[in-house]
Amino acid sequence: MNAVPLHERIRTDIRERILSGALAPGARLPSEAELMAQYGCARMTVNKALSTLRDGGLLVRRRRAGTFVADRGTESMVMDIPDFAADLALSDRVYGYRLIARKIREGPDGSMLHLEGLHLSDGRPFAHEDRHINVAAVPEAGDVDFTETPPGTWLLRHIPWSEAEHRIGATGAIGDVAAYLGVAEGAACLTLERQTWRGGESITKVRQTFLAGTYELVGRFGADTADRPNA
Amino acid sequence: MNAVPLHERIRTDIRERILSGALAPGARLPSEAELMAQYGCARMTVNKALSTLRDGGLLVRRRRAGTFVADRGTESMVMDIPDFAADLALSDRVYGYRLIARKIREGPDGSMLHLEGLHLSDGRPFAHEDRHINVAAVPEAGDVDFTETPPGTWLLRHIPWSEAEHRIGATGAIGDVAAYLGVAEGAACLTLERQTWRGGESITKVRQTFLAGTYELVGRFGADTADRPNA
DNA sequence: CAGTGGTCTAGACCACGAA
DNA sequence: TCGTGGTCTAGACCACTGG
Repeated sequence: MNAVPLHERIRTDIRERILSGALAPGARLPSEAELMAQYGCARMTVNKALSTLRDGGLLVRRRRAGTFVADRGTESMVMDIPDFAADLALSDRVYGYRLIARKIREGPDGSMLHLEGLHLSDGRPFAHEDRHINVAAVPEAGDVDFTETPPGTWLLRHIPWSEAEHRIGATGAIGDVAAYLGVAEGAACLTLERQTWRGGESITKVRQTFLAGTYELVGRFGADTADRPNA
Repeated sequence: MNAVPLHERIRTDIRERILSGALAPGARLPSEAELMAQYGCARMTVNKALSTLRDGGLLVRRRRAGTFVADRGTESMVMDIPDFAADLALSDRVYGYRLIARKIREGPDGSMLHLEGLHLSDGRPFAHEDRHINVAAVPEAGDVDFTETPPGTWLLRHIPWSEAEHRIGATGAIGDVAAYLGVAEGAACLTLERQTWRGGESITKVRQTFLAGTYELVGRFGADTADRPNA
């Protein structure tokens, strides 16, 4: 009864010994040849288990030296990017979008479509968005009606990107943004800046300002994400 | 001259066709047998390339049906956890930590070590921290002098964990925290809550409150992290 | 030098699930 | 049913690098 593949069994064996502390950072693991003997399998099977753990960041492998438990100095986590419509639907609220301003602006990198809008939950604004879209990279954007379609959603569904960067911070609401969100100036807000590229060419850059308390970013790092068993 | 392994060449070939939009989400890829013929290699080599892309989330593979480009509906990013000392050192500032309060509190989950402290940059506080450590899970914590050693750093180096959860939000500074940080009540702050477990047992739970503008979380998702070529 | 991991092969059997 | 991916084998050669 081998419902679980052997390479996965080897992998979880070793991972558990690391996470439990039995194998401390820097400790050396048996070589592939030794593990072959231990588990009575071919080298490729052992290699798959160890390579997976290496890719997950738990192991470091060096030729001639061997396989070692990685230092866990800098940790990282996987964090989901907010998808407003889907997230609000989960809590029985209605998502909406309202365009505030739309203009074309000529910049050093060519013409940029500038969109300013509000994200609404049950009709009440909870986030302000300031977005620039590179018209040269996304010519179709000029034809889309963004008055009620959130540009983020449209871009996500239509425009592939190869790189993205996110910055998360906090700020006090300022001027127009405070007014649009219906709060006093200086009210605490969460900011999310997101920029995407495709092949070195910038596609879009957006700054979203959330009313404090209306949105939270959650990230998990667990035994199930340390490596990737399956989708 | 095969400096780049064949399986990696296949992988980047396909990845680029996806990220450039040539292969749209839902599109079907050739079967492994067909790719074997195309690249003139063994099946394991093709399989490694495709499996890697599947684990990276770019592909979905189903028996009998074939291999398809995954929908990119919900995006995710990899984000580093702040390591204050290292980060400040990069910008030529001096990191410091100051303990405010330390007490043992008996709770429903056993006794918890409660630590309250400030993180300092060049002697000025920029973050407040409120931490609980499960004494049952980390008995050594009782013997550590946390007056100048930040407990997060100590825990990270000494206590392995298997799961972690992070929540990022914004809030206005309240009462004591505002006073400690030297700002007015209601001043915008970034909050980071982090909880770690080992085998279902909670190890530590911390809430950090950053002065707005003093800290930013940055996450990247790029061609280099979409799959994992190497460490 | 020699042990280690990195890669690759040419097969094989099986589980799954769409046709 | 039968094409597909998932897994595994028992070899092989090579690149690297520590002892």
